[in-house]
Amino acid sequence: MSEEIQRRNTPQRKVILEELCALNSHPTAAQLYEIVKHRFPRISLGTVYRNLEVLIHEGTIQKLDAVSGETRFDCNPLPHYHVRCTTCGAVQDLHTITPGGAVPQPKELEGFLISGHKLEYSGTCPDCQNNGIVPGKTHFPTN
Amino acid sequence: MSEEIQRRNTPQRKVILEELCALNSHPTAAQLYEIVKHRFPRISLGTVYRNLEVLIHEGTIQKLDAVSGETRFDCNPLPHYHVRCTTCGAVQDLHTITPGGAVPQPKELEGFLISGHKLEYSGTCPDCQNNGIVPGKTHFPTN
DNA sequence: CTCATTGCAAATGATTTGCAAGAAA
DNA sequence: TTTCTTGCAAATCATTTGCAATGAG
Repeated sequence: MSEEIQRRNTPQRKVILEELCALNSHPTAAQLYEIVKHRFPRISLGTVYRNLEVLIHEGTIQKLDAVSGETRFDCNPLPHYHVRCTTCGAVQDLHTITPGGAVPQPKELEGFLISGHKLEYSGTCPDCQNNGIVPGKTHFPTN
Repeated sequence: MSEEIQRRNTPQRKVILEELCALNSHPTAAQLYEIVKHRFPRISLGTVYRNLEVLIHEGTIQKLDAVSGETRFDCNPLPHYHVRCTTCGAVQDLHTITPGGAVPQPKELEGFLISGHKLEYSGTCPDCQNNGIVPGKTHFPTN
């Protein structure tokens, strides 16, 4: 059905991943771009977006849902949870709450004053299951 | 500090809320706009966006995080969880999993074939707590 | 050589905003 | 009246894309 594209190991891609992993702040593409520019002055924002997409596709990193228009990227592709500041937008990994446990509703978590939480499952809906679409198989541009 | 604006009860606002609540599909602003247009042919997309913002601000509805660029709106402002289809993007309320319980990792939920889940807490980060900002108090344009 | 990838600029698409006219209270 | 709201159009902002040039394998 779909041929896997032959990926090349470009210095841009390497640096983007390195800088993302050096951070624990789950930056936006634009923030990461500013940082990568220090090492790669001529790199473009488009290249950053394209490489983040490639890294997501190969399962190296993950993308967090956009709150107030900004998508954030996480260099850890494994399932884990987050806290987000409703004031400044900062996003941080949670170490005390991990998949498999209960959902506590604490007043405080890793220094954050907690006001709420969101839990969202993802999967394939009944309609899409009946359309012969491979579950979990999402489209990815081959070019 | 901030005066609450005096809100008016416009027919547009009423219809937008009515149609949102008549749906259980958590529509995007554009989808809701198409529906509301049947009753209000001259309404504009901007009016839909502005009213959704007002309704969120007064706590009548809530906004879901944007996945693939589309923010969705939920006429139920109370905490509850969702399932999202990774294929068609449909979002549905979860009735079987509710706040306070454990986080199960089932293969199937309300007909959806489950592949993953996301849990995200929100609150005020340590830095913002030290800036004298009222927790949970977010900016809202007064006009 | 090949063709994936880049930089650049233009194009999209969602959401926001300025403004003058309209309408709740 | 007062001033919140609307419709419309233009503006913004994040993200994507077309394309010719570049460079990894």
